[in-house]
Amino acid sequence: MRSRLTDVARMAGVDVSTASRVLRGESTQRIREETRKRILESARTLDYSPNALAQGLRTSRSRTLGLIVPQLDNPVFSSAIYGAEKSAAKHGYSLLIAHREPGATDAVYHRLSHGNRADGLLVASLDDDGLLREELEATRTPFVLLNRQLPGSRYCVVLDSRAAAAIAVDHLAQMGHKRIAHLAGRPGGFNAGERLAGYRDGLKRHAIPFDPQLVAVAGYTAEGGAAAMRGLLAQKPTAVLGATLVTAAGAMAVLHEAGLQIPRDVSVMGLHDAPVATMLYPTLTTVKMPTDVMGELASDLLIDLLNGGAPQPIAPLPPDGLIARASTGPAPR
Amino acid sequence: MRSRLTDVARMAGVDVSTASRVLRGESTQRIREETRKRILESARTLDYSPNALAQGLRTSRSRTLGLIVPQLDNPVFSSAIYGAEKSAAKHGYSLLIAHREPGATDAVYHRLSHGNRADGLLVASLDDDGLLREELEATRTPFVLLNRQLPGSRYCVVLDSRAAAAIAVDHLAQMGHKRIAHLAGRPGGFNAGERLAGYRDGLKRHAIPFDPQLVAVAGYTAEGGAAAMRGLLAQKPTAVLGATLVTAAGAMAVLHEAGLQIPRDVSVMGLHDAPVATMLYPTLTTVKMPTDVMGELASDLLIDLLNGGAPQPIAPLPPDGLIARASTGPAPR
DNA sequence: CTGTTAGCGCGTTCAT
DNA sequence: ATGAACGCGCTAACAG
Repeated sequence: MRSRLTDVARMAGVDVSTASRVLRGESTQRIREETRKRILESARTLDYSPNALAQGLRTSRSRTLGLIVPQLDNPVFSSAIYGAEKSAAKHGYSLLIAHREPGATDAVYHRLSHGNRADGLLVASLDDDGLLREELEATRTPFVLLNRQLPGSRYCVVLDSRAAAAIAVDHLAQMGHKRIAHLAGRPGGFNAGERLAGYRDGLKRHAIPFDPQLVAVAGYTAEGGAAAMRGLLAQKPTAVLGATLVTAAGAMAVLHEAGLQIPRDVSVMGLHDAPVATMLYPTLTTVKMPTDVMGELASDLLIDLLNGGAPQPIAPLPPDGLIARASTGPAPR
Repeated sequence: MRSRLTDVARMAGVDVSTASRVLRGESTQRIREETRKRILESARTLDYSPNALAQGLRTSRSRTLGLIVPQLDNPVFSSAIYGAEKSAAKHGYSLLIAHREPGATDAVYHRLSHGNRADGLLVASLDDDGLLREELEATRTPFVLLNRQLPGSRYCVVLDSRAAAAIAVDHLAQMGHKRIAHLAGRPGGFNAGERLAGYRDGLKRHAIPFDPQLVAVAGYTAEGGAAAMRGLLAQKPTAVLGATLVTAAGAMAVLHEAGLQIPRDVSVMGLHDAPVATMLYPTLTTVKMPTDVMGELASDLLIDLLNGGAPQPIAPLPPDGLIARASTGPAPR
């Protein structure tokens, strides 16, 4: 069977406590170099690795993080998972994953945090409901919010969507665009306000007056993007900024159908970069966001918190920058 | 703090062992209805939930599954994760996730299985290396392979890619296509052979001779799909079947650039369905595969295995069927 | 510098 | 039908 600490100790001719100290690299205690060598040696030949359950029971820390996401097929979250897993592995933590449907009322938090399965929680949510807050507080488990803020919660890691939208507008304005449309997210929802603000920042920077007629609510689906774009067509925009890649794609389909050429007649951009940007036709110019870093920093932050640290809150993560592809070009004259 | 079994027992005025029996619903032992009620009641008011670590240490089963994936930004795997998580939750298991880069040599399996973190492993891999096999055997932990077979491993859950490709060809042939090109995967790799076989099955069924000139290796990237398509253009296919959505998208871009209309001049299809299919222009006709079910069944199977069952191997999962969208139409005359 | 001792919270014999 | 006692594998306080 699996070798235990006892086996290592016996083989090295020492007590388990000594073996334990050596193997966990206790710094305060000094141990004779020779015995340390023997113990390490024994551990290696026995292919010993500590029983995480026993360790956890003893220390009441499972060295496991719980990550809760509302959807898996969203590049933002896959990327965040990637980053979180990287950070967790780096710190010797494991990552438990749980999926929670947007509207669900089931007690995922409870399942993970109660019973010492997870020491802390990384929570991504699309909902705005205060329910989230209540539930989380109720678990009495340290948590860090991913990709959204909640009033009163100190620890969250978000992207600077406002800056991203501004960068996009900047790019378009520099190419001479003046009539830049915006496919906005759900009003009052998920970063939508931030993006709209950034859009306006960008316009202002280039002294382009804000025209509410050029903004349409598109939500977060291709159909939503298409519908919004259809409504916008009459306004004759020369460029369109989608809040997400999905809505940008929906808009592109409508432009194609209307016989408009991208980017000759209309330029299109989307926020966030993902593999799908290279699958569209033409390939989509985007503003890349550090979604993986978001997951990584959130995990780093949570682990710091669990170790008793009092980390500084993390400022919104600035965009990685513009990824210029084929969907944007000079404004038509 | 968190309430323990002791607390529940004390509150109900019974011994911990009795409380334990009741709470775990032990069937063999009979317990007076009244005390059972009292215990359940106490547990509820104390918001008791068992310490998973202690339970695990005692029973040497963590009720946790480890899922290892080679990439997170692949819809096939996100979807499989979704299904696996669903199954795990259904059985009261947790799902540990780990990412293993295709070429990596680091001991992810070891990390998860040693130390009783995970009772069993769900392993998805893109590599063909026999290394995988060796490493897995070395862990001495039950495992189920996801989306690939390995000679000698009884338990794996795969999709019937061959049937999927045949369905696609069927659809195209029924619309009068005779010159159907195939963008193949890496030769000898990841289901590529199966898909090619299915492509040939479909052709044969419609008495269309197989023309090797109409098959090009595209790999699994948009660029690969584009390159393969460029090479195929001279063959004047009227339809193209991509092994994946990504390669299909790459091909579509080339067709657009060549001034060919989809589907008027050339129809395009891809295998696997995913949200991105609705983001392409025109929206892509696909053969939907039960990727989520694959994850779910794999997890069901593994849990059965862990419970001492000797489950039957699972046959390749048949496709969910054709999703007809805008990228396919009658063959040009 | 190292060994002894005492649990962490739970499930499981064995008694009664 | 219920309780007493033990130990899963490990860490940590206290001796020496």
